[in-house]
Amino acid sequence: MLQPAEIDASETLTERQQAVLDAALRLLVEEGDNLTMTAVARRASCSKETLYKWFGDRDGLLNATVQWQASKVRVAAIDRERLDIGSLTASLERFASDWLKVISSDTSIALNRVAVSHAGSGKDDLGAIVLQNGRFALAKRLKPVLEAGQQAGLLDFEDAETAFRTFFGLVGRDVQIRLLLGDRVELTGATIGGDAARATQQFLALFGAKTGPLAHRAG
Amino acid sequence: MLQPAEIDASETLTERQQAVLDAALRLLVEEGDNLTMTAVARRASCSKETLYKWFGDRDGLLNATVQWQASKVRVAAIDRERLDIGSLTASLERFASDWLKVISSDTSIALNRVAVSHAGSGKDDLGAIVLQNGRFALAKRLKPVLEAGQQAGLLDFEDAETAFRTFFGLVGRDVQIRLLLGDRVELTGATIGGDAARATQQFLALFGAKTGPLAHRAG
DNA sequence: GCCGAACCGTAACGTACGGTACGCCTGAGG
DNA sequence: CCTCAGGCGTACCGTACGTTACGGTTCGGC
Repeated sequence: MLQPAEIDASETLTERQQAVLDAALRLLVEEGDNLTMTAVARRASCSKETLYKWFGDRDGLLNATVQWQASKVRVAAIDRERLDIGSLTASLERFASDWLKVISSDTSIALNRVAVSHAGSGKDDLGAIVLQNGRFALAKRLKPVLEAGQQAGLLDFEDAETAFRTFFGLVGRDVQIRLLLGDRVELTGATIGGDAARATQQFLALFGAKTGPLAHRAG
Repeated sequence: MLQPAEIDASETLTERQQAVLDAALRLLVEEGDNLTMTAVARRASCSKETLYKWFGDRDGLLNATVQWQASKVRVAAIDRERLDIGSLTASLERFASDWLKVISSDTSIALNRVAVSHAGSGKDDLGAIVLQNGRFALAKRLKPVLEAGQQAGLLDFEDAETAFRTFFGLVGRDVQIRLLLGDRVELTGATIGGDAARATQQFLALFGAKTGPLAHRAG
């Protein structure tokens, strides 16, 4: 489990196939896991036979859909030039804000829901894929920032993984599970910004290096 | 959504019905959401007709099963007598440890999985029930402790809800979503204890009152 | 011993849906 | 114009499963 799944979807998929997957994605958001092949075919204006020829079976279609969405959210890593407390704080806040926006988006919720369902009866690796492109991709992008902060003497931790997980917890808190379980969490742009700032300050309070001024501790 | 669901299951259910629900629960853990009425009937050594007479339909059975499990984990609140930094720390650690044990248990994972699935297509309130007896029940039990800590001058926060959510995040971090998505997270008794202690210390570092000694900051 | 209620086991029904087959259309190549 | 591959639409098949119906059995009350 949890191998990177490096295949770049945009290479091996034709324009038309991508359109079909987009349709499947929209339908997944609307209908959840109980979308039917017929519905996908109708929505995508293609025949079921084509669906089966391209994607094998229903699980194949779901797999391709999830990977397709994953391939769309690739983001460039942050360059670590001139790191001071200000830019580090900004980076962390930006990560937190982006992450909150992602997990509260309709498509993320829908995708996580199907992945969780399928993780129960292990017929495919949807859970692994979502995990890989969600939580683990985030870690891979954030860890260099944390380590750069450490080398710049701004942060103090033993294990980047542990530090990351703490940051993850401070940012996400109970939001994701509540959303997945259908709770209506108020997440406007403003509250996201506030939460990102709060989480960042708390993280800095926990892992900021004792040497050097940490400046403002909001509260 | 999210009304308390105060009905006490152990009152209105006969011994036999509880046994049937226990069987359904075990099956739910093993099979996930794709358990069949036939399988439940066979496992419980009862007839399908009885199942339908007692619980209406499949969703009714699932609902009753989830509520039945929920009714089993009622826990007494903590009495707030003589609160010092030691007992407060112990309480928090105990909460954290209990919570980690719960969310990493097979039945919790299975229940959360079905609830998440069903939250997608809103045919019932499984998500609300799980939320109510999980995250919100925890808050209800923990908040008095936090407020007692505040009144004792040990903690400093403006909003108990916010403080609780931070604690929740520090304890859970990425564990629950990883488990739900099928990742094998190493959670032995020892690591749970360590995580609970770490989360508690981090929480105290963030919300411990500046006045008064906070003693050991493990790190 | 008899009755009715509750319940077990199982057969049967209806339907939804995954998967397949087939006829028709279009559009590129010759 | 002809051909043919690729793809659309749709009818069709098989099956799994929710739901119902029914005969047989146990058990408390008379």
